[in-house]
Amino acid sequence: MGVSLKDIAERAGVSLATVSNVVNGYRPVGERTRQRVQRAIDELGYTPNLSARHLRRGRTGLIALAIPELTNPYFAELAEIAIREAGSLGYTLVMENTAGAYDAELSLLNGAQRHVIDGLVFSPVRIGRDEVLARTSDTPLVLIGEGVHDVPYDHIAIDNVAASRLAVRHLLALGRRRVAFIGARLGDESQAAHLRLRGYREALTEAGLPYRPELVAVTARFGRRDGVRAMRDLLDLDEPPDAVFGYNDLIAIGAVRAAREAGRDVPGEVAVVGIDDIEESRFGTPTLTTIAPDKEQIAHLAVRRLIARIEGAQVAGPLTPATPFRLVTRESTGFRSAAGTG
Amino acid sequence: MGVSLKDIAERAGVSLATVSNVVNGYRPVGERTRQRVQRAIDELGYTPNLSARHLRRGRTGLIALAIPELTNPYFAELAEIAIREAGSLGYTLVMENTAGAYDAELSLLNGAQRHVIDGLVFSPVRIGRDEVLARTSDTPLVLIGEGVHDVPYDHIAIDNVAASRLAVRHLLALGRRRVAFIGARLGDESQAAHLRLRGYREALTEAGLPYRPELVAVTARFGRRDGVRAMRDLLDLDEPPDAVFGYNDLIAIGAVRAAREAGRDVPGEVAVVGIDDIEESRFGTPTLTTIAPDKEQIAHLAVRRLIARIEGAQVAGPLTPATPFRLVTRESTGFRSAAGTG
DNA sequence: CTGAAAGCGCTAACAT
DNA sequence: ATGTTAGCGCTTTCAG
Repeated sequence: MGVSLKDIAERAGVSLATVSNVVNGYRPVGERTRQRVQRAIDELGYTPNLSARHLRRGRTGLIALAIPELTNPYFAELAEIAIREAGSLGYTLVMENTAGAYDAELSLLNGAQRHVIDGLVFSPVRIGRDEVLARTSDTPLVLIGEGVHDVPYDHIAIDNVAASRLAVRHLLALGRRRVAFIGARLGDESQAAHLRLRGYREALTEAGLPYRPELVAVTARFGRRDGVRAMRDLLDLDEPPDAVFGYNDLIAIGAVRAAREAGRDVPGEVAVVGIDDIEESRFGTPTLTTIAPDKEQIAHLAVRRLIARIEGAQVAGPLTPATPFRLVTRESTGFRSAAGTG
Repeated sequence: MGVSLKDIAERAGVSLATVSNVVNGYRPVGERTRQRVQRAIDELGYTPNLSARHLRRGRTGLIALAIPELTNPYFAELAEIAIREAGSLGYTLVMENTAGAYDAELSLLNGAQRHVIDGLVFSPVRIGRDEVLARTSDTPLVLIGEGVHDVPYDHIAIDNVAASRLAVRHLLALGRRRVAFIGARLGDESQAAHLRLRGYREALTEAGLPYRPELVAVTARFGRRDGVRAMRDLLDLDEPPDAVFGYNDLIAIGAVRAAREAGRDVPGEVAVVGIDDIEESRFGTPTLTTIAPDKEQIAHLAVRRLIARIEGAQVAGPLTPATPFRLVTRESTGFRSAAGTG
C-alpha cells in the first residue's frame, strides 16, 4: 500500500481529521497547520485512496455512458466530450456498450452496475417507454437521443421530428419528388426512427406529396452497411428515388456509396441528406449534407444534470430540453464545400 | 445504503464469511448452506459493494486505456474491443484522453490516476523512451502502438517498418515513381512516425529510387484535416507526387479529398495508401487501400497481459510481439472493391 | 481550530 | 465446512 492519511498525520504531528480537512476543505484549518500538513503531503507524495473514500461516502465517483456502439463516430464524438466534462466535475466516466441489444439495455437500466456507478447517461435503442417506467433501479438516470419519451427522467435530445422535417424540406426545395427514407424501424412508436419517419412524412404532406411505403426502408441497424443494402434495393425499384434522407450520417454515407457503385451521380441523380454531422461527412466525396446537432450541449447538459441529481441538488422535475440543431448544406445535395468546412 | 453481506448472513442464519464464500467461491460451502444463502441473496437483491471490496483487496478493478483521441476511429474500434475484453475478465475499462498532449501523457505515465486504476494500457504519441525510463509510478503498464521502443514494459504493436515497406512497395509495384509520405514527425527517433518513414525510405531504396525530402510532409497531428493540408502543398510542387503513403487512414482520406478537390483523379493520377483499415475506408469513394493491423489481437493481448501483471502472474519479462498485419487493396490504388469488403 | 473514535462493507487469517 | 475478527483508509460526529 502507499501513503495514507495516517502517515501524513504522523509526519505533520496532527490528527487524521485535520489532514482530511486540509485535503477536502470541509472545515477551516489554521494557516500554520495547513502548511505543515501540505508539506508532509508533498514530501510523502500522498494521494487519497478513492476506494476508502467511496466506501465511506457511499458513492464511487463513477458514472456510465451507455451507448449502442463506440464505433459510430457520433457516439465517439459525444463520448469524448462527456468524458472531459465528467472529469472536470471530479467524476470518471466509463463506457457501457449495449451493442443495441435489448437484454443489455434492460439490465443496465435496471441496475446491472449498481454499486459500481453513481449514475447513468443512457442512449437506448431497443427498450421503450414501458421498460423505463417499470425500472427497478434507483440509480440516477439521464436519457439522451434515441427516443424514449414521456417518462419521469431527464431527457436530452434534439426535436427529431423538426430536424427530419428540415432535412426533407431541403430535398424537396431542390425539386426532388421521390424522396426515400432509410432507417425506419418496426415496433415502439416513440423510438427516434419513428420520430424521424414522422418528420419525413410531415414534410411530404406539406409539399402535397403522397407517402410511398416502397420508398421507406427498414434497416436492422444503423451502420454504413445498412445504408448500402437498403440503397441497393431502392435503386432496383421501377421508379428509384431521386433523393434519400438517411436516419443518420452512416446510413447516408452507405447510400451514397451504393448509388455510386450503381453508376448514379450524387447529387445529380440522387441527392442525399443525413443526421449527425460526424467529421467523416466533412471529408468524403461528396461531402455530406446533414443535420448538425449540438453535441457539446447534449453531452454537457446530460453529464451536468446527472451529477446534479447524484449530489442531490434541488433540481426541478424531469428536464426535457430540445437542444439546437442546424442544416449544413454540402455537396451531396449540390452545394459547394471545401474539405472540413461546415 | 443497500443490502450488505451482514443482512444476508442474518437472513440465512450463517456467518459473514460463509456468505462471502458463496459469493466469491474461495472456499467450499455445503450444498444446503449454499442454497439457503443464495435464496437470501436473491430475495434481498444483494450486490457486492465494490468500494468495500476494493478497499479490502487493495485494487479497484479499473484499468485505463489512454489514447490520443477517441474520435480517431482506429482508437474507437480498439477501445470497443478492449472494453469487451476487460469486462469479460472482470475489470472495468475507463478511457483516458491525452489529446496527444505531452503533459497529459507524462502525468498519466507517472501515476496521475494512482489509487483509481490498477493498470494502464497506453498509446503514447508525444513522450519518448526517456520519459518512460524515468517513470515514477509502479502501476502496471502495457504500451501499444505509437512507438516507444526498448523499454522494460510489455509493448504490443505491429512492425511499423515492415508495414510501411509493404505499403510503399505496393505503390511502387504499380509503377509509381514519385511517392510522397504524409505524417512525418520531427523529434524522437523511435516514434511510430519515424518508423513508418523508415519503412518508406527502405522501400524506395530497394527500388533504386532517391529519397526526396520535398515529398515528405510533416504534420502537426494525424487527422483528416492534416492530410488535406499536406496534400494541397504537395500538389503545388512543380513535380507533384503520383502516389501518397499516409501515416494512417485519416491522413490518407484527407489526401484523397484534397487531390479530388484539385481535380486530380484517384487512383489515376495519384494512388493512395493508408494504415489502420478503419471502417470508413471500406465505404468511401474511392475505397481506400490500406494496411490492416489485427486490432482484435492487439486489444486482447494488451488487456490480458496487463491483467496478468496486475494479478501478479509469473509472466515472463517484457513481451514485445509484432502482431500480424496485411495489405488490403482497394480502389484508391486501382483495385475493385465493393462497399464494405476487405 | 483540532482531536478521538466509530464505522462504511468487505476479505482473509486464524480458529474450531 | 463454518465462524470470529481485524483492519483496509477514509469521513464525520462528538468533544474539547
